[in-house]
Amino acid sequence: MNLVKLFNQLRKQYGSQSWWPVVGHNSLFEISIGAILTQNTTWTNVEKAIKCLLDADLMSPQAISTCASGKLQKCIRSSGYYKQKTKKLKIFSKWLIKKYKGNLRFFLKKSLTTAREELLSLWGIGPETADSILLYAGKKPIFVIDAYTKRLCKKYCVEFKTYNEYQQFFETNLRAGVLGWTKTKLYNEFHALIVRWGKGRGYN
DNA sequence: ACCCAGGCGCATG
DNA sequence: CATGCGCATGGG
Repeated sequence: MNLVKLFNQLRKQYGSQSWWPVVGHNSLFEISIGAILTQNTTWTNVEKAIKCLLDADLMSPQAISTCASGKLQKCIRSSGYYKQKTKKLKIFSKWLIKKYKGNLRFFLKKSLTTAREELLSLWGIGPETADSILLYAGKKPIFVIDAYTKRLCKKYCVEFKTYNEYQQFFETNLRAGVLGWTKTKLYNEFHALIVRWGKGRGYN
């Protein structure tokens, strides 16, 4: 099945998603922190962690970069790999403060390619996390590939080896103008639908 | 008592 | 380049 058909099918089945799961106010920073915390874990576990960060007044680059690691670890414990993720949050926050005055909007003025490379250069941020930040916080036109995407693609379209191959496949087959959507909206909605699909049915 | 989740970094062959 | 492993909690 081609991707546009698949998109329409999912939309028919699940309706409009228009996504990033809301926990607090969904600031750009909160979305980015969520993207890091959700690495290889379920969103419900992440949601608890984000609520704790909000309650503890830790949802800011300043707070995260300066607070005691133990305090942060305790707060995000439910998201799993909490020691590694504490380190990741601190590195991300310190980078943001040092290079962009703690403001993601300054960072997001950069071109997509440059911004992506810069995120990837940070310890703890790989392709999926970088692309989630760029698409969902930055509203940049980049398609996020995750485990669900690969599963869905394998089942209905084709199978590839690498992250980049999947991403190329989606981006070249969903050119701007398809369905009259902007790329950003289309990528956002499609990926959200894929996650909805993945959660909905155990696997296979 | 297993199995897995919206990954990533690092060590090997 | 491509596997394999550790990281860790919480829900089925």
